[in-house]
Amino acid sequence: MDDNTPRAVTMRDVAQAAGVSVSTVSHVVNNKQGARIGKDAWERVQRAIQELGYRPNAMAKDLVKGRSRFIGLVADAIASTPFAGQIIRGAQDEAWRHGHVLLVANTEGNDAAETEAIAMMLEHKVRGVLYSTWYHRQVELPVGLTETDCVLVNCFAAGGGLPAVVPDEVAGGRQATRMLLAEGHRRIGFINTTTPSPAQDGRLEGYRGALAEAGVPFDPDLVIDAQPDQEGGYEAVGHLLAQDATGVFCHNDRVAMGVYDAVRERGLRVPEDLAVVGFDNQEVIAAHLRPPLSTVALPHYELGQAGVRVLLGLDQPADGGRVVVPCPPVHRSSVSTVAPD
Amino acid sequence: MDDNTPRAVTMRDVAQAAGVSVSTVSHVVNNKQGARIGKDAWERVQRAIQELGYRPNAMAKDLVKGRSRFIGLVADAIASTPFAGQIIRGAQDEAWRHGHVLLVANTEGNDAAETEAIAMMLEHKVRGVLYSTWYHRQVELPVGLTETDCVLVNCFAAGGGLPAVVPDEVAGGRQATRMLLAEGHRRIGFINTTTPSPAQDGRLEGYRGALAEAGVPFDPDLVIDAQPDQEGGYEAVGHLLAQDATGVFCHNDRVAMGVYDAVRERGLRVPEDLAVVGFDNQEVIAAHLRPPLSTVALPHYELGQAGVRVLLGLDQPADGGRVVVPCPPVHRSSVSTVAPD
DNA sequence: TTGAAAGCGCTAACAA
DNA sequence: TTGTTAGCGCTTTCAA
Repeated sequence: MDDNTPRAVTMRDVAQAAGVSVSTVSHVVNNKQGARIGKDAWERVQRAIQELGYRPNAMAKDLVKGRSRFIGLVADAIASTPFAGQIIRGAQDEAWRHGHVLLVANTEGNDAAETEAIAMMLEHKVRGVLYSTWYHRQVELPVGLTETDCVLVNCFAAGGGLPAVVPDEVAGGRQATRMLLAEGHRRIGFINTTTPSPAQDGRLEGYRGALAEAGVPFDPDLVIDAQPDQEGGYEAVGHLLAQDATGVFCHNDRVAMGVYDAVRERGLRVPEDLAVVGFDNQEVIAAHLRPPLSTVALPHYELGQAGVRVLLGLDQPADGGRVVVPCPPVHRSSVSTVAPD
Repeated sequence: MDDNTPRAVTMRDVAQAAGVSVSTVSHVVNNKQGARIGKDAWERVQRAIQELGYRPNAMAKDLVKGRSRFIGLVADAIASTPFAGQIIRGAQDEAWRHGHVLLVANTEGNDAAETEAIAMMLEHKVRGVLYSTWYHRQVELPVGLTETDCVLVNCFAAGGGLPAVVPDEVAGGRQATRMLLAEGHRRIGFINTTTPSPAQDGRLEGYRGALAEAGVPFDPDLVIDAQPDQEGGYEAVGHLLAQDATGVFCHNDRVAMGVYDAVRERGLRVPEDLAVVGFDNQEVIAAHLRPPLSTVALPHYELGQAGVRVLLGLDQPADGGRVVVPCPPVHRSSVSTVAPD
């Protein structure tokens, strides 16, 4: 664009215009406690700032203070899902609240991009970096990350060591199952994923826990592993119906979407013939299925938030270095016909 | 976290360790052309850099060079949709390619947040800012934005003046309609949105254009305005079927999703009984509906990319200050049963 | 209540 | 081929 950069107005310009020294300007700009500035000088400075349209130079400020107010956030999938977006939003809101700004880098899982992103952050002397993934999993730590404070968000590292903020899969699975139990269901199917992951283990554990809690015996025939998407859900329904399931807990909302299709195709209805609850609370899907899907939310926003809190030392991870964030149930209309189950 | 910041290693430390001056170090670090450094000194510097784990300080560098390598991106909805995510990704990739880094701020449409975000960017002396919205519309320019170079992404301002990068709604509408025309359809419904917007006008214009092009008379009864979501699509189907429509172009993918539901409920099938094409190419929906939805893609990634290109002066907007980005058709299986229409 | 001056980590003349 | 030096815009003692 236009390159006639008219040299930004600096503190010196303001000082000159106000007829004071730069240190005086500095004091009023930062509203310094210690130094008491005369009302008169103060006003002249303010006026000069207005008139010249002065903006402090954050880089110069950070340079002298020896630390920046940046927090790096490297994400593996800003694009593919709305999930990363929520993490970013949570992180940003919280960072902002504490006077920090987010430097985000999307790596799409690409190692080179990751290394470059981290180098960039290190060179900007970030306060620390949040390393996040769009689905909960174990990660290999990129080198370079050891050079600064780092907290893992929605993932965790092999050796432990690094603080990690993750969703509570177990409690989430329990919540989902309880929603069905509460409506009187006893034959509750669980379409789990075929992908080994904390979600696979945790949600199953939660499912079993809720069943046990309600005195319902666990029946392995009611648990079926399927591809974690529409196809998987669609195909699992036959089996579950043959097992006399009256309700089903789906590994995620997309699976639930497939279940809806299969149910409809059989001339049956949700929730009358089969009650269903999902997982993730993926807005575009869950809220707009017919009927709207009851589900359990993956707390991405809160994950991002918690990430910066522990990075900034505002929250302490418990022993084990894990901060576990709850997955709240979201009641809509796929479990019971009476408005929000 | 740990606060025993061991004072970062600086260029001076490296110089000392290598037994040379800082300027020598500067030269090798930046691989300066002009200055010829002795092989010996060069190696000693490299070694010192390795051993000390030196990282240049980007802030100091930018400070002396008088300009940062930041590009600001303010978005109104990182969260609600995957759309903003794509814009960010496109912008970031392109910025990165030219040695710039993105400073992103999510404002959720909140004015105060917007002002604060822009102030922050200005203080970081960004090279310029990209102001983007998640759906194509006219915007009021926040004050402050005039203090720096700015390009609008997926939106445009009242007065003109600012360069804007927007999707080609008209060509997109034409593409969508052509997909149906190509399969021999002549009675083609169009479920448009009730919301006044460039999308509403543009897509209709494209629809009419394609019809004219194919010699099919325009029938107002085939165009119906509906709420741009599942509900709207669901409810519009009855009318369209009564008009003997054999194909329908939906204002967006969510509307198409509602159309699917209504069609299924009548015991009919897509595409045999009603061919449908959407708009947006919202991955979670379009790719996973049954059958997968043929649609026209909103080029968010390219919008972000183009945004930084014009900001950096790499691309020149045509007269009128608009850069119009094409919306490519995405062929799946909702228009024709023979694999990808 | 205000100002002078040193210095944050780096680049870029200019000297040597 | 390498070093010296003067800033970049700001904060912060320390003096006045």
